[in-house]
Amino acid sequence: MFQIDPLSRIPVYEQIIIQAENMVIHSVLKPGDPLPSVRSLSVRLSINPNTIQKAYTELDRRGLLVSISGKGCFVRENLAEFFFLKRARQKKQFEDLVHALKNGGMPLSLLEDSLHQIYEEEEAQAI
Amino acid sequence: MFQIDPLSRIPVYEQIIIQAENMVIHSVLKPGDPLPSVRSLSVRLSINPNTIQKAYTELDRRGLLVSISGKGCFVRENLAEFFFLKRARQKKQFEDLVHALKNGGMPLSLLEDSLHQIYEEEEAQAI
Amino acid sequence: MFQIDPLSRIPVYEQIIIQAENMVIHSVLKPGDPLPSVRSLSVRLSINPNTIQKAYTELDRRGLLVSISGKGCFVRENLAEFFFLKRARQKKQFEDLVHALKNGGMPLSLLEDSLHQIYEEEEAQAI
Amino acid sequence: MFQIDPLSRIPVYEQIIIQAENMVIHSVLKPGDPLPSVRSLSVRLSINPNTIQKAYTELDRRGLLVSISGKGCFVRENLAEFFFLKRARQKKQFEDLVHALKNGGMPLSLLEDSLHQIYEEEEAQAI
DNA sequence: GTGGTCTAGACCACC
DNA sequence: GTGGTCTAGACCACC
Repeated sequence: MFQIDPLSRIPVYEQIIIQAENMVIHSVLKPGDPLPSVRSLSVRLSINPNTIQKAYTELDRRGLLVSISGKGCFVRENLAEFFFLKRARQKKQFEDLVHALKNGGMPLSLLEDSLHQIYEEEEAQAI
Repeated sequence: MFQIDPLSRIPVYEQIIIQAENMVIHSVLKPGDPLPSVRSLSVRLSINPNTIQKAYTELDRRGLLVSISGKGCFVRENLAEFFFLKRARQKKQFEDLVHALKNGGMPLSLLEDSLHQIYEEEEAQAI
Repeated sequence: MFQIDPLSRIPVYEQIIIQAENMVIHSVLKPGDPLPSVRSLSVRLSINPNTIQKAYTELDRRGLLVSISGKGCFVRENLAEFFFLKRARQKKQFEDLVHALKNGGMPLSLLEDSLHQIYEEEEAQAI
Repeated sequence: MFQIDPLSRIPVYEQIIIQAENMVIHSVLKPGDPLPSVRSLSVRLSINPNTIQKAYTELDRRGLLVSISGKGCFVRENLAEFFFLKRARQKKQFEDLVHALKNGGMPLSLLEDSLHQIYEEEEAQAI
């Protein structure tokens, strides 16, 4: 649970966000579950507490968790808004790229093939 | 031909690269055509010559143009390698995003719908 | 580590590229190792930071290092692509020259002799 | 006889040198044969006479032709020195590259294969 | 005139 | 602190 690559091009706080989201999506973390405290996680990962705090604040804003003062952070009971917003963000990202590729001369058939090939792969890749 | 938005988040040299690529893709620039000289373009766009130079150097590297010292820059006669590499870059970009979206729980059908909708739009966007 | 000859006909940024590549090839620099920061190296070599930056950018592009904004530059963990591309570049260079020499009337046997003589020399040359 | 590509990366005067040398090597021009006059060639190729002169001067220096004042340029009767110097230049070029490739980790066997493959090709390439 | 290299130094985002 | 971008302007080789 939470493994950080300090040399990755992805900022540390984003790695935490991505991993927390994936754990919720794949039900490793369920509604109501507590997240590690900022302090304990910062010690365990040898990371500045501010970085953890930044990730948790963003996850709160995105509707994935609730931060209860003096108690800690917990996965939201009602994740509907989170999934709604996430899907919207993902779709916009996809549409922006497809517009760019179409404009760049990429034929539709190649994208369709790629899409199907990726979705037909077994979920072999770990997080 | 070449319009720069200095307030864009896209670096100026990338704007030049994108526009040059689009002009070649849409045959506004044809093989053998000269590009504006580094100096003349820098004056016209009020941009430092080094920035133009950086864009042209990258376009040379990508196989879109040949830069002949003392003569100028010209669209490559044989653009095969350019189109091959460009397609490979585009495909990798698409696959990386689709992997991420699949991993993030995005259903295939939504991506298919988006894809078809975008490719059925008339080419209304200008360069 | 990194010695520049400012009077050489080889551009400074290329000297840096060549030396970095050689240090990786001869395991003086190993995967994951940090390279000197742009600023520290520019001070030590009395060279403009832009020149170092240009070399590092090219080495990133060639797949020899990863440049992580705000962290530094590190030798790539997976150098497979770097070695693959390097070999391809080397081979093309060799073939182009041999074609020219053959065309210029050079007999095969002379090239074979040269080749073997050079490869039989002990590795006396230092980096 | 003499075809110039003004957009080539190879300077015009070098193109003339290369073509003149190849014509001698392949006996299109034989000892004693006259070369086109500077003026006639400059008109025919639409090139500055200085450029032609520069090429002829260099060919004289290399021992390929003799320039007889008031008469014109002719292929040298005794081409021994020319071929000796040319071979030396070629060999040095080859050795420098092979040293660099060896230093860059290129295995001998790959170079041997390339060499033989190129020399076994039929002379299909035109000048 | 042309592109190629380099310096000196600014400002940005990210940490 | 780090790398990434950009400006202003110099000097070079080649033509």
